[in-house]
Amino acid sequence: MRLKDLAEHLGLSQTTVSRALNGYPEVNEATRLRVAETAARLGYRPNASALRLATGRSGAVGLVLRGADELGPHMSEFLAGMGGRMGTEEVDIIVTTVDSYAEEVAAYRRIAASQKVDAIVLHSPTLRDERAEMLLELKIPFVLHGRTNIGKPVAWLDIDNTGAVERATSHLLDLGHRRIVLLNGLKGRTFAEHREIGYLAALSARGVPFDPALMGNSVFTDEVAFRLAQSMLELRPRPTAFLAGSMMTALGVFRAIRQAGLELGRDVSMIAHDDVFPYLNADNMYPTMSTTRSSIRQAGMRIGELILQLLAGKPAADIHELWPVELVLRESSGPASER
Amino acid sequence: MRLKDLAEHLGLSQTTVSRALNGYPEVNEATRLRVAETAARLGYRPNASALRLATGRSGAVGLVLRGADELGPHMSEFLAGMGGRMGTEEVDIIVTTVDSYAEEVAAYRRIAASQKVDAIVLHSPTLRDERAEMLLELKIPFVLHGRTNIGKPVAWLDIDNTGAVERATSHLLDLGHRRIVLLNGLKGRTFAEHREIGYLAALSARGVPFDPALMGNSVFTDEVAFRLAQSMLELRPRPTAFLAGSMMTALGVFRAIRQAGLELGRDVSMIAHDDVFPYLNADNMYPTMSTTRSSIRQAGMRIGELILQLLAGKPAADIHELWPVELVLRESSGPASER
DNA sequence: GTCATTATTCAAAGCGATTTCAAATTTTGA
DNA sequence: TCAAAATTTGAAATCGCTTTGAATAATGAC
Repeated sequence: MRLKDLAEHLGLSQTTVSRALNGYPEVNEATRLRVAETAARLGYRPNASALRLATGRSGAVGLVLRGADELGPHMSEFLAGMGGRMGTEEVDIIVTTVDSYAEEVAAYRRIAASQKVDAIVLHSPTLRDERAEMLLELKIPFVLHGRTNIGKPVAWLDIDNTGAVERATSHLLDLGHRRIVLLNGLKGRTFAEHREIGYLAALSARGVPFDPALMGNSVFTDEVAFRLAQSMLELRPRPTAFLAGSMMTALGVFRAIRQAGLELGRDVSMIAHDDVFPYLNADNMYPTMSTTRSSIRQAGMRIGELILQLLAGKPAADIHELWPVELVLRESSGPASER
Repeated sequence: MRLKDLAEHLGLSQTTVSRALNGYPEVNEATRLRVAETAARLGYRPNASALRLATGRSGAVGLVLRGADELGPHMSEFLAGMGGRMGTEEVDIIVTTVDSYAEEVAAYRRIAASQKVDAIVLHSPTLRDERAEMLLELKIPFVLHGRTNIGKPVAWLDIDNTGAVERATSHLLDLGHRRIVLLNGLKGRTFAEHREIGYLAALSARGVPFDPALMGNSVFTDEVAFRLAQSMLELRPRPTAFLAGSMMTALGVFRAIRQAGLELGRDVSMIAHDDVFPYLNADNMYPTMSTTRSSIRQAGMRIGELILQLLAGKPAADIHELWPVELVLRESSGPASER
């Protein structure tokens, strides 16, 4: 069922039918109704490729993910949020997975040259993200999930990682903890650097010296977290509190604490960052987990919205959102045990 | 940079350039080289929309997900696998999220009518899946991840859920367990029904009566699993073993066991189904978790392959794969404690 | 040297929509 | 009543590619 067929069926020209369906003013209201009704009845939908070619807009946004570390639970939550927003606007999401940084760069070039998408969502930036520079150069609109310092106007949405960790650290210091472990993300990633800044700021505000042995940089898996926590718990004096970078990390730390014969919330405290996974609830842990909380699904939804605004012409320089992060205290964080 | 520009630049016709780039035989080897070199140097890539319109193939496969329950960690693993395979063939994946079954059906119709994709991957089927019927009717090629009984030839890949659960159950029975809980997926989903069949078969083979109180049907979240396990542990006589439908489920059960003051692997046994998440490793749990294991990422990769075969013309009726599931015994499963 | 093949190249016709520009019809206003 | 304006419709160009059918150049057989 092509536009041509529909037009013939109606005894009208393609022009008129196209206009009627796209809400142009210069078409008789009666014809418009007739066209709309017939189109709906026959289930007509414009061919996506033809429409894209004619309009020059592809009606899609791109998401390039490094399969190894980026396509985890965080991403599926993000995707769920973003998809929810884009779906209602009939914009679809094209997911490309790559295995390396080189492949990722190549993927962006390919996407740009073939004009597959109208915009891109860029993830997990580093402090000076070359991919962002490249996308600017390629003149392909994008929204950054996170931040980067490339000195050019970039649309972004980020959460206040510095503030979150600073608050969490201060809280633990208030409770008497002095040896606080920070299980952070990979070095170089903006969010990890920001968290580190918050951590150091809180420590120095109380005059507590920074001990590099108490900081770990790794991906957020329970396994790595387990190993790191395990070795850190062997340090003397032993750390009394953990800041876990994600809920997966928290699971690993939890296991290490238990294996060391300690009790979470009494012998050792923990505050974890919670991206709000529906299948892993801080409130339902045992003991319940104190968290710095920020829904990554909501961030995805909002970024979908920002993408639409960007495509509607809003300047990237005007698209900046820094979301505060809640500190939710539950049972896993308590006063430092004296000993 | 359009084909036309490239052609002018080379002093050739679009025809020749197009043919040279697409490997048609009727073009001089010297010109082909010259064209290829220039195209690469100028970074030419055909416009995706134009190419699609001209060829009639969209070069994309669709994935429609109900955001609520389908876009979890399973899906991101699956996506990682599938993306890996599709990426090398320059086929991209279009992800659409929907909130309800009605929306999902509408999404398929829309996708079909607008010819957005060449094929679809269908997920989480029910025993008689209407979506599959619809896709057949719409004549849009698809591969089913799972199985359904609609009596028509459908391409599918599934794991042997029945066999896996039957083996796991039998093993627990061998260890002396008689009250074995099955935490299964939602009623109606094929995989859940298959698992139930395996469970019942194993029980009846040993003459152990089936107790409906020992079966739960729910989504695989740690929270729901926790509640179910908690209430089941209050039954008297108490169940001595759990079959957990996923690793998330296992985490919930684990928590309930601990909260009840019991010890996993001694007082209570558990075998969980492991989809092999890189961030949640059965070997690194404490105690290590006995599992029925099948990598969902590998399934995704293979389904990508099958999609390509389907698009290459292989009949759907010839595309059926049933993957065996390994039973990996670790510390969480042991003899039933007498009492 | 001629003629039939074979190897290369190109002009032009799609693909299915949107959109420009013009034409036909209806309404309006003096 | 009739010209001018407003409304409504349509033919054809366009988007950037592939592909058909024809034209030209090179080769080989006689």
